[in-house]
Amino acid sequence: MTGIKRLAQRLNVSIGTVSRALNGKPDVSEETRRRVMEEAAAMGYVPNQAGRALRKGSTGVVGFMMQTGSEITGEGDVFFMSVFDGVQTVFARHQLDLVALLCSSEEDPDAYLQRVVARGFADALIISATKREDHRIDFLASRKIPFIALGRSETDAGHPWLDLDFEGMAEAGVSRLIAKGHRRIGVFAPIDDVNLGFVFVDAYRKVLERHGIPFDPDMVFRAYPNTRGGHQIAHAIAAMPEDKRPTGFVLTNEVMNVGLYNGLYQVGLVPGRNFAVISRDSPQAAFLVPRLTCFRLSLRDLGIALAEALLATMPEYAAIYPQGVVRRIVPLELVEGDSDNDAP
Amino acid sequence: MTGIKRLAQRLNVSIGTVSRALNGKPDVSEETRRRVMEEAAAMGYVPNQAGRALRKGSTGVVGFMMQTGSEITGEGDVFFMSVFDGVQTVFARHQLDLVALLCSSEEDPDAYLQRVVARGFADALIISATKREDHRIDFLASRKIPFIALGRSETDAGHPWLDLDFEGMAEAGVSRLIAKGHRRIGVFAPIDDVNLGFVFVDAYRKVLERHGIPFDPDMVFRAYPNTRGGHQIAHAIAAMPEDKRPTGFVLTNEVMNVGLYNGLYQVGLVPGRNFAVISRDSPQAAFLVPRLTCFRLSLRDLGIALAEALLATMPEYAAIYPQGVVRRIVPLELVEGDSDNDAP
DNA sequence: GGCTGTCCCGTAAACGTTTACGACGCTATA
DNA sequence: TATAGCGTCGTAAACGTTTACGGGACAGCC
Repeated sequence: MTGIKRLAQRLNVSIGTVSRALNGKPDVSEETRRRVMEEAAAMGYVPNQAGRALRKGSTGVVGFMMQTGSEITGEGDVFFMSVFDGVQTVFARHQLDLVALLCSSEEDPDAYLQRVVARGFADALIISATKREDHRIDFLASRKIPFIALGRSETDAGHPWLDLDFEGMAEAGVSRLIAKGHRRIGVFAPIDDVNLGFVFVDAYRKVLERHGIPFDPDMVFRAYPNTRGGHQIAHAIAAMPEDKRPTGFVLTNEVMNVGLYNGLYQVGLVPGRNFAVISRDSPQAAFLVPRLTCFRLSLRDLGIALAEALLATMPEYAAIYPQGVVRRIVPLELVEGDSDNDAP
Repeated sequence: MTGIKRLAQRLNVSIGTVSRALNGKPDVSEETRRRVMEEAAAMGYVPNQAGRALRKGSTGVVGFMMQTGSEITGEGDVFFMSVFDGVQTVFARHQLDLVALLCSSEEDPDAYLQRVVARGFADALIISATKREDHRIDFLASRKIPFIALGRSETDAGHPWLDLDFEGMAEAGVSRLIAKGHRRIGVFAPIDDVNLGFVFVDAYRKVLERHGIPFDPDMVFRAYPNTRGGHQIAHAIAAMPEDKRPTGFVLTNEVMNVGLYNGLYQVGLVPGRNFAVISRDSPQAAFLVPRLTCFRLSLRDLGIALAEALLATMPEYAAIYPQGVVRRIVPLELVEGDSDNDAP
C-alpha cells in the first residue's frame, strides 16, 4: 500500500478525496483539505510522477536538448546557463520544470530525439544548434509535439523559432570595418553544418557585394567553436602571406574570444593596434585588453522570449501568451571597444 | 486506441505478445517478433514512458542536479559537459539516460530536490557542488534513492562520493611555491558555503604550519568562481600594501584563470615574472601566456568513475560493478608551466 | 412535506505498460 | 495411447493517479 492509497487509509477517506484535496479542487471541505495536507506533509508524501503523467497525459516538464562533449558543442555553456535562467523565470509561473536533455556526442541527435524525447518524457521541447536541414524539426512537427527552435533552419514546418540577428552582425560589423578602411575581412564559420554558419557567411557576402568588394573564400575561417578554434584561426591568419591576410575579423562566437586574442598576440597581431577584431560579448570579454568591440544581448531575455514563444504554441497556455507562432530575429547591440582599429 | 493496443489490433495479436516482442522476451516466435518490429517501425510507435515507468517502477533515467544562472555557479560548465560525456559512455552500456536537472538560482536547492526529483522522475541522482552541511544528502539517503555526490560534505549518510584532491593540490601547490622562496601565498575560496572552499583552506593551513609559516587570513581571497571573480582577486591583491601582498597564488578553480591573468597583467603583476600562479587546467589554460603551471585531470574519466560508482549502489547493477560504496579522492597531475616564478 | 439545489464525498473507470499465469497445440518418449 | 515437455500466445491484474458520475445529507423554498 503506497502513495495516495496509504494516505487515504490513514485518514479514513477515499483516494478520490485525497487527490482532490491535494490538487486544490473545489469540492472538498476546508476541514478535510487541512487534514490531508497535514498528513501528507507528515508522511513526506510526494505524488508519483509516472502515475500522474499516465493519467493526465502531460508531465509538466519541458526538455532543452543539447549535446555534451566539449569539442563540437564548444565550451560556451555560459550561454546556455544564462538562457536557462530566463526560461525558468517564465516556467516558474506555471509550475513547469526545465530539464536539459543531454545527447551524447557519440549518438546521432535525430536518433536521440526519437528515443528519449518522444517517449512522452517532456510535454514540449526546445532544440538548439539547428542544422541547415534539421530532421528534428520535421520529426517533432509530424508528432505534433510542441517545440521551439533556437536557431533558424531551412527545414520549415511552420514552427516557431528565435535566432540571433546574424545579418545584423554582418551588416554592422563588416561595414564598420570597411568604413575603417579594411578590405580583407575575415569571418568565422563553424566546421559542422550548423545553420548559423551559412546564414552569417551569406550575409557577409551580401555586405561585401554592396560595397563592391569581391568575396574571397580564403577569408572564411572554419574551426570548432571553442578556445582552441579561436587560437587556430589566429595562427592560420599568421600563416598567410602578408598581402593576402585579413586585416580585421568579425567573430560570431563568444567562446572563441580568448583563444583568438591570445593567438593573435602570439603571432604579433595585436587587437586594436594592427589587427581589428569585432566579436560577441561574453563574461570574459569584459576583461580582454584592449576592450573588445562586441555585439551584446541579454541571454536572460532571450530565454524569457524563448519560453513565452514556446508556451504560445501549447494549447493550455495559448490564452495567456496569445502571440501565435513566433519566428523572430533578436537584435544585438554594438558596444564600442578599442579592438577595432583602422586598417593600416 | 493508442500505443501498444493499436499495434496489437492491427497485427491480430494480443498486447502481451506485442510487449514481449518489443522487449526481446524469449517466449515469442521469431516470425511474430519480426512482424511486430516492422509494424512498430512503420507506425513510428514509441512506448509511453509514463505507462512503462508506472508498471516497472523505474524510469531508466538518472538526473544530474545543477544550478543555473551564471553568477554563483560560475561559467565553468565546460567542466560539467566533459563530465557528462564520461558518465554517458558508461550509461550507454545499460540503456540509461542522463538528464540535467536544472535548479533555478531563485529556488532553494533542497526544495527543488524534494519537488522535482523525488517524484520518481529519475531512478538515481548525481548531486554536485556539495555544501559543508548538505541537506540533500540526508534527504536522499532517508528516501533510499540511489545517488552519488561529486564533492565531499560533512553530512555523512554513508553515501558514495567522489571529490578532487584538494589536499593534494594544497600540498603540491603551496609547498612548491614555498620551495621557490614564497612566504605570502594567496589562495582562493568561494563566497558561498560550498564545501571545497573549507577543505582547501584547511589543507592550505596545514601545509603552512608544517613549514613553520603562520597563517594569515588576509591571504584567503573570496570571490565568485567566475571570470570576474578572478579579475577582482587580482585587483584586491594590487590594492594591498606591497609588503603585505602575496607574491604567489594557488587557484583551485579553472574558470577564473582568464580573469586572474588579465587582472594581474592590468595591475602590473605578470604571472611567471613577478607574481607566481598555479591553478587548475582548463581548455583555455593551454593558451595563456606564459604557460600556466596547473593541476590536470581527465574530466571524462571522472565522469566514468562517477557513473560506475553510482551504478555500484543500485541493486540492479551491483553485480556488474561490485565496488561497494565508493568514497574516493581523485588525484590531479601537476603540469609544469612558466607561471610560477621564484619569489623576488 | 415535497421539491430543488448545494456541498461534500465515495465509486470506479481510465491512462499504457509489463508480467505472472494458464491454455493450447505440437512433438517426443515410454 | 497416454504423458510430459516445449514453444507460443492470450488473459488479466497491477502500477498510482485523476476525474466523471452519482449519491447522501442537509438547507431553503413554495
